[in-house]
Amino acid sequence: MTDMSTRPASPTLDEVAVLAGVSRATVSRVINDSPRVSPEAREAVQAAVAELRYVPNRMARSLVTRRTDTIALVLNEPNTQVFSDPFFASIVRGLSATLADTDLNLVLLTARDEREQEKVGRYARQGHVDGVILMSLHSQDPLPDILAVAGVPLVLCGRPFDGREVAYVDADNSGGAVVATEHLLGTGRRRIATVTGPLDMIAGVDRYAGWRQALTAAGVEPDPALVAEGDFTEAGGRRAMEELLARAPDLDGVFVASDPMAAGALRALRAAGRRVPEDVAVVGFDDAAVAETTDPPLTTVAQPLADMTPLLTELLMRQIDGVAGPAESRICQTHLVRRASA
Amino acid sequence: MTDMSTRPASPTLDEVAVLAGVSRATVSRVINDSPRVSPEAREAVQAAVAELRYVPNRMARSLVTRRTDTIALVLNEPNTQVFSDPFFASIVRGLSATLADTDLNLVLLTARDEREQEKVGRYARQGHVDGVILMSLHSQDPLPDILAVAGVPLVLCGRPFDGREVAYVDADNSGGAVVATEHLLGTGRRRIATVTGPLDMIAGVDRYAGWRQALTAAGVEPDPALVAEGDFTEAGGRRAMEELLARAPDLDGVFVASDPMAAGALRALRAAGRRVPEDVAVVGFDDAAVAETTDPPLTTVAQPLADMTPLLTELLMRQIDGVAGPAESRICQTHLVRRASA
DNA sequence: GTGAAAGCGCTAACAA
DNA sequence: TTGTTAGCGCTTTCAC
Repeated sequence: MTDMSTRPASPTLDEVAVLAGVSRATVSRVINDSPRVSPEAREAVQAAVAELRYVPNRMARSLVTRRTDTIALVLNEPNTQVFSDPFFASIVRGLSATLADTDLNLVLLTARDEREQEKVGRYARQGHVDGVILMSLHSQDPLPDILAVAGVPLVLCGRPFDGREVAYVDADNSGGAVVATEHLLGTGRRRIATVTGPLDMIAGVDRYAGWRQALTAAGVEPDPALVAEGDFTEAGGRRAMEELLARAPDLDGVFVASDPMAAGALRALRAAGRRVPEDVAVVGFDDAAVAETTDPPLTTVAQPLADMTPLLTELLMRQIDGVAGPAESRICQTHLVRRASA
Repeated sequence: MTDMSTRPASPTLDEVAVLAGVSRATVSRVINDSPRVSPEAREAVQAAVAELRYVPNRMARSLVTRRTDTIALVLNEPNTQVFSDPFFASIVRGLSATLADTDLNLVLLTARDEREQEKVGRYARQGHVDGVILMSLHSQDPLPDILAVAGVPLVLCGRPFDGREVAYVDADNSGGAVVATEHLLGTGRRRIATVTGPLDMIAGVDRYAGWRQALTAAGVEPDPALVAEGDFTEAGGRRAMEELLARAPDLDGVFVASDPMAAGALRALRAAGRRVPEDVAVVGFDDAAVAETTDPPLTTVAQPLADMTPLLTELLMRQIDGVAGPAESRICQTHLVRRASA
């Protein structure tokens, strides 16, 4: 077991400076794309950098600039199953795509219990990241407070449950549900059920609220028998739909609060011998805005992910740069997508 | 738009020292749990730390210690769908559980294309992390070379395709497949099929090899008609099983290379009117080693995740501490689990 | 356009 | 046990 603790010491700025025949300051200027460098000096430095395979030491740089050029996406969720949530995957993909052209790095942090939340909080406060995008899917979450106290720039992905003063970006969930329900109403349906999301998630609550709102506005009294709570999964959607069919066999339409659940609901409907959409019309809410979901409902409300991810980083950067107003937030419009086969 | 770029300047070690009436060095010692501090000094410092809400500046510390106390789990995978892979989720969960008791942080990095791989490589080389655990599920991956050249400690999660000199931890995939196939052989079956994983993933290749090996050892010639390639998903497993049933209706057993695929295979078998296990016996390979999978096969080979995650961090830490032999690797034993209903 | 010099906040000898 | 001192590698005034 030889002692290998002597890792190939990476070259420093000084060594580059010596090799290039200039001062440290000049090398630094070249590294940082300062315009105040002569072409000759620039070339000499670049050659030296290439020869030495020089990579700036981030710690040294961050110590003085107070920037790490990395932001964290924190996933605050006790359930490991979130990873399989298409919405989560889409956000990750969208964020890294947004940052691909920049020199910002994205790291994912997970926090499954209070200890891990503390750890994430510490990580952020210690200065590892410039800011945090937080996805906390369920109601209670201490992280916003931890980070706020520490003054770490923060944007929530999803409207917070309490009306707290914090920046966030969310889709217009209730608006989307209203549109979906109005679409069903517009085809003459009146016994419109809903398979809700989990009611301890804001997206579940808001979509349910939208369903109620649209019905009420149309003079239809929301019937508790027409409401079944799902869990955003296909299996849960199927179960909820079966429940609804047992409780209210006369339903003629259903707004399903997520696309996987809609796929499950469709299976339940077909298993029960109901025809779709002739007999029962289905509108789903597509978190991932993916067209090629397995067994999709005929019409869906698309989550505006393409709008959300750039906004998340933009709002965060504004805070980091210190040019953000208090708790600047945004709601992105959702829109109905009618499938060809509808 | 007021200028808020003046974030609440966090207190420094000096301020703590002044408040506690000691020197910086003493504060540093207390922070780092040095035993060479008097109880009184320790208390005074701790009080000051609490009062000032002092949090050490990681950049300054790392600059001198050359440690960041964070390791990265890099997910090198073009397909976003990996997130829904139970194996991946289990590894993440296992790693953060392993690190929960330590002061090491875990960050997830994703790399979907060459640009993102470069970015991840840069991130690591710049010194943001002490080491990298790399999950590269498909064959070609430039990251090991990038990191190796830069001297960044690296452990692969999964045996590399080429026989390269690099540390890795993997399950005994071929051994597990052998055990599974032998189990089927032991019940007197001879027409044993297999639903393989993707053959551009090492786990797929190794499990397929184990199936061949067990058959050959038992004097049974592997029949190409009894092989169908799946993609580790339930839908893929169902498709592959249907293919097998069409091609070789006389099969009397099947080794399915993942649990989700096994669930799909079971559905295909039932849809075809086959009885399980009387008619066709099924053994699945359970990557997540989760007992409560939907619709599980009767008998499974369990992936030894509980062994793998501690080993991954252990091997990585040994490299970081410079006490690792060249490319130290480990294979973890898999084992057959017979379900009660079997 | 370039260099000299002063730190950023911390740790780690080395003295005391 | 404690304090003093010298950096870690970089950016950034400020002179030149």
